[in-house]
Amino acid sequence: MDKIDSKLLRLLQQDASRTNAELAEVVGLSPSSCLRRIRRLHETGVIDRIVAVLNPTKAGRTMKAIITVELERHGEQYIRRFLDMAEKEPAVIQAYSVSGETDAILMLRLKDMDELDALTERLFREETNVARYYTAFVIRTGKETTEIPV
Amino acid sequence: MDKIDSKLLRLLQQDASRTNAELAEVVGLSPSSCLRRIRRLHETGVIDRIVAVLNPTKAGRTMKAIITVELERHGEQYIRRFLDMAEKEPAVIQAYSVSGETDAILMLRLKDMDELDALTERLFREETNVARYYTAFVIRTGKETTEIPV
DNA sequence: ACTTTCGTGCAATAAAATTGCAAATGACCG
DNA sequence: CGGTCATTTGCAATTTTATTGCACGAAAGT
Repeated sequence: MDKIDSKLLRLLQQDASRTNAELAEVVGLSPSSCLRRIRRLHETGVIDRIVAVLNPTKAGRTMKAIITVELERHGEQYIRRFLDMAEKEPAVIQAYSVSGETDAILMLRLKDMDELDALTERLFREETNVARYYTAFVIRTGKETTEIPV
Repeated sequence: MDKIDSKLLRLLQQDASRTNAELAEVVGLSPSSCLRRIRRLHETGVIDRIVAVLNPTKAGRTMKAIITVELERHGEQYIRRFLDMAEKEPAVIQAYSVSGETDAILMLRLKDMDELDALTERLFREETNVARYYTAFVIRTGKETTEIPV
């Protein structure tokens, strides 16, 4: 992982649709060397995968919400059980157990209020061990990236 | 946006490194038709971009934290100002203004505690109009996807 | 100084994307 | 229904891109 690898990672995190020849030129390497480096980054698992990022609005998912959850019983197995349940929801795009007052934080991508209503009904029913939850609606997205500084 | 387009979007959100020929076969189309559909999805902006997703651990960013922020003065311009400042931080990968008690929520990807220390120093100094903030460390990631249901 | 290891560039080859064109499909209207 | 227009499709040719073998060169260890 030298300077060239870092540069490649930065470039690929921004736009992975570039051709190998382009990348090679930018980092100042021959296409073959460049390709071999990228392949190695895949093989060693530094690059997890290549994905298409959709425009949420154009894909019909306009609402975003963040829910912080406090459980009744806080044991490890209870938190795990709650997360397992949350993960199954397609609208849940991020689910974390966290330190501090709250036990879990969920990030949702929703079509409309009805979808949120149905989801909260499933996740926060009586039997689900949830003591309290706070729903915050995203008003403005200042930044949203998958990019990790390297 | 018919059934085939949706299927393509699902496939591309999971793995955009597949060849056009593979995709074409999965959705039951000729390579040329398939390619034209994908290009159209790009042109219409449904597909925003193609990116490489890194393994955070292998890229040297092991810590994740979520900070909820309450501002002193809540006006639109103050929130905007705070978000603008937060966005500039490379460790901040998501920054939202939200409804409810808290004004903003930040998602951080960190190397170590020192980085967090330095960042909080910059964002939550006296002059930054922040009344209170709560830092929750991510203990376990149940789910983390860029995939939007289509 | 010698060997080993690793990364590099070049050139040939294989694979994939892209395009033009004619046929097929399907929605709309008299 | 029958006809027209717009759109989408598949095929085949072409272009572009990825991939591989190989020999050379730099750096590290002995």
